[in-house]
Amino acid sequence: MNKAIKKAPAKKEEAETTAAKPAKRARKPGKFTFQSVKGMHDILPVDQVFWDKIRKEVLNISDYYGFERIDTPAIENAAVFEKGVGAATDIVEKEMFYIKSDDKLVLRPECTASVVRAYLEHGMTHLPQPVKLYYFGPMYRHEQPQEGRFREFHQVGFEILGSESDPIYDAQVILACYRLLEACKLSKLEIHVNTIGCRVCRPVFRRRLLEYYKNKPICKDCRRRIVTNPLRLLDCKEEKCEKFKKDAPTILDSTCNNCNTHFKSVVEYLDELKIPYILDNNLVRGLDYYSRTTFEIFETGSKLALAGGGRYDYLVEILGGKVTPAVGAALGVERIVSLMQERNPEMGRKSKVDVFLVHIGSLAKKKSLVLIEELRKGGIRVREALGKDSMKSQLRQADKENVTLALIYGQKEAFEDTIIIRDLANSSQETVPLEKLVAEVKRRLK
RNA sequence: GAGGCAUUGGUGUAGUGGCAACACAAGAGGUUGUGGUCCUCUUGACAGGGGUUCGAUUCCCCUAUGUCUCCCCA
Repeated sequence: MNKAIKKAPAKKEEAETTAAKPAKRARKPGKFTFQSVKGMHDILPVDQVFWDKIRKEVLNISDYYGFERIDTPAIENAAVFEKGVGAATDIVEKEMFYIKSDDKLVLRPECTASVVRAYLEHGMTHLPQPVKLYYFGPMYRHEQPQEGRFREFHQVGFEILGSESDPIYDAQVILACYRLLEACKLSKLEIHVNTIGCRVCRPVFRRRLLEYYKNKPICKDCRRRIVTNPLRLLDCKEEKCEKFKKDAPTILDSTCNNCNTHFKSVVEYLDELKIPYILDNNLVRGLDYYSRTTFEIFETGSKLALAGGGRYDYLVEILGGKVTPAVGAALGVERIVSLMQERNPEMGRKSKVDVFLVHIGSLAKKKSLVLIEELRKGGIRVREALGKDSMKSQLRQADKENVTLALIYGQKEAFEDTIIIRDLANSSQETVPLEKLVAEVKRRLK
């Protein structure tokens, strides 16, 4: 990701008045420049190479594992998330962009709830199950922007809905994320996995956790969490809370047999796939809809998760459907792009272009657009600087664009229906008839 | 939502209570229709507003944005 371009903020400014003080210094008129709104970024041409790469790999992976694309609107009813993600979560409590309208609408803060909404709305429950979907699009969270964390950001997500709560799908979702990151040439990946139990055993664990922490001198945030979301106690990074974690009851001691078996299977599938993972009993995720498996993928040493997800067996029901197990995950595109740029900057180089058309004189210029069409039909990638009439600046640009051949088309050539092909690497050139141009260029490019 | 630090051309950096410098990038040239290296020239900035001051890019305050810590997440 490039650094955000700094510009003067758009400020209203009074019209220059000469009355108050005589200007001792010549002042420039006020600037009315805009900048992108806080936490939102332009994706510039120089970054697009990396985005294209990710999109390409997403297409590959999803095709390979049988995920079909779904796009849902960026705007949803607030209730989709209030109910789906959970009213007590940070996302819903303080991070949603509400839209000014008669209805209670928000910019989506995540996409799983939207996908489930669409799954129910379009009767996908009647399709052969499971339904495997993926999405790629912008999400919006009103939080404090920082590196790797924006108010508008993009997620790729994989969702598998409507099968039995079969652990093999948990493994497949993890696998898809892992392979996608690998395909983006990121190595040193760490998969953290955990289970947070189901409706039956999670309350048991919560009680034991409460019991354990009841008289401990924990930080004030944890005092609050103990009421709102006790599982998050395990997430706390405060020193005074850290030391209690060691002896805290672990979820694995509390999980019911079904959940144990489920988790064990997930892990076995991962073993079978030979993808490395780390059991992380403290991995609890902030969204209410998760059950059983949770996971996050990091680059080793980084605190920012590249991907995160888990099973959400109750979400379909919460949003008004029948109990329908499901599992899914999302990847943060900006975070991936940022790492790709760091690790493989050479990926950002422009691909070499075949030819550059240099025109001289008005006749040649006039015929240039048609000539470019011919080249395009011949499958030859061509660059030009039609607006520049000086030959020198055209050739200079050809050099900067890193092209292989320059085609020099002047007054004489335009009359004779010929053109000069110049090899920019060794400065040799020859004149060929126009009708042989495409064939000759192709021959030389081989 | 709380706190710390930062902000100088397109980019990366100097610098100063009194003409803001350098490199790269960009543009135009270096005489006939030939690029790279080289040379010349040009464009272009003190984030915005207010205060102190004879004078503020520099000191102070506010705002905006970035960044870090917390919170949380992708």
